[in-house]
Amino acid sequence: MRVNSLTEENYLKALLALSVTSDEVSVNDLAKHLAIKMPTVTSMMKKLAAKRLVQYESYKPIKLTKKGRQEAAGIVRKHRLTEMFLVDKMGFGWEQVHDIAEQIEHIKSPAFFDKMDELLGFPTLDPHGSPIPDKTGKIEWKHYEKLSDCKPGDKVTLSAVLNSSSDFLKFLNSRDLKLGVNLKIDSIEPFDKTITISIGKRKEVLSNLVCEKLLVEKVT
Amino acid sequence: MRVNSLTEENYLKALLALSVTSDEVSVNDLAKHLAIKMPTVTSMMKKLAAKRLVQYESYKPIKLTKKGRQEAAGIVRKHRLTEMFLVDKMGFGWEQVHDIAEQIEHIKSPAFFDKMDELLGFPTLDPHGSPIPDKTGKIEWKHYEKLSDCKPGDKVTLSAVLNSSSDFLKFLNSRDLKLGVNLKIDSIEPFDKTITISIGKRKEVLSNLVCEKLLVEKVT
DNA sequence: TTATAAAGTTAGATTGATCTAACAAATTTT
DNA sequence: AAAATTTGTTAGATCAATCTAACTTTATAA
Repeated sequence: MRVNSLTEENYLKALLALSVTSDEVSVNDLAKHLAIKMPTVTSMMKKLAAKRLVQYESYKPIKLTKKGRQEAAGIVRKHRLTEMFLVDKMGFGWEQVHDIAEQIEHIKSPAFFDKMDELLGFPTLDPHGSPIPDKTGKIEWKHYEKLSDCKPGDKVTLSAVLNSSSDFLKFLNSRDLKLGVNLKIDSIEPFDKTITISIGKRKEVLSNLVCEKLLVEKVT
Repeated sequence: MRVNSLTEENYLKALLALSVTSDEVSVNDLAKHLAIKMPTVTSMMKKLAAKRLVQYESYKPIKLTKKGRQEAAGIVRKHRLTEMFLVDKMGFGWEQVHDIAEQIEHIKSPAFFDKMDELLGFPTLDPHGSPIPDKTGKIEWKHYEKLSDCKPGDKVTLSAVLNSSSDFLKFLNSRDLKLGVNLKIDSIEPFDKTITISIGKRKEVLSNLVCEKLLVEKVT
């Protein structure tokens, strides 16, 4: 009843990710997120419930317990510390690190991640602007806003991205969109919510799909 | 027929380790080395033979194929690069790195290990003095000798250790025995082959069990 | 050179993680 | 509120990796 399997860890992580909005997660959503079938989820929920990592009753939504949430946060902590290490200490681009961190997050060695943490100077944000959970499992998001929720005329700084996939980040790279750049919202197309922004003198047109993945802070 | 499971990788690594002496390995030895039962080995050998990673026929000893040997060397390469990285770039002691590397060696990301290699300046030896296999799978051991095979009066340099376990290396640490130290063999007890050595002015008594794990080079 | 011991294999069971097919409950639509 | 749809569960199968028990082959020793 002590260590969780790699598979169990992935369920916990998925549950945490899906809990951002509602804190209750459906079997269906979890199955889709993990690309597995619902019966597999049902049986795993029974196992995780027996380990007191989730709250689960037939036909009711799933909730992480405090213990489950902490274990999940521990994995996310390892993931984000790793991403930070790969970028800051090893020279990878932010678009290269997600898949590697996805594997390294399962390494069992507190000393390894403590050392990363120390070498990095105890960072609080990963290369994509997401908060690194602290050792107790607390995860503190800054008060960001989605670019898709901004108004024409707003001046903002790009502070985080909600998708760390290589493809998305390569797209941002191609437009020179990195964390910290300052943007001005020029106009929003009412029909499809496409946004035209200025970055210095350059103009870019970004689809709503993209803007929903970009978190910004207002600058005054 | 492309990727090997973690379990398969561990069989290949074990086969390579056991091949140092004879290049043919018995089911029994492999079972003992992996702390599993013989029938499990038999069935895995059938699988690895189907993947052309080993040569295997009933009641005959097991041999790695060229392909199997290369895959095994690839894992050892990842293991030893990792150990080197942990010591040289992250500040771990040589006694701390084996267990972490044992996990990281299974990470699937050529870029990750290439980056380590580059940051380390393409090292050829790991922190325990073992050669890092090159990318083609070649492993070149220097011409070392076991301390247990030396004669009284020999002056030698400690060049490698044949056991990377934390316990063994802590023992060496406690005696200030690191790679590169110069030793003189003072005497060998005929009864149990215990060796007395001088390190500068200090004297140490080392059991035969320990001396068999220490590889040295003669100094002239 | 036969008897005994050691090494190796086969057969069948177990466990974890997955699946499909069939059924049941809950929700949504008409 | 009945019908249709979606969601969730159960039952039973599969696959990988392991085990034990029983049997066979090979090696060793008397």
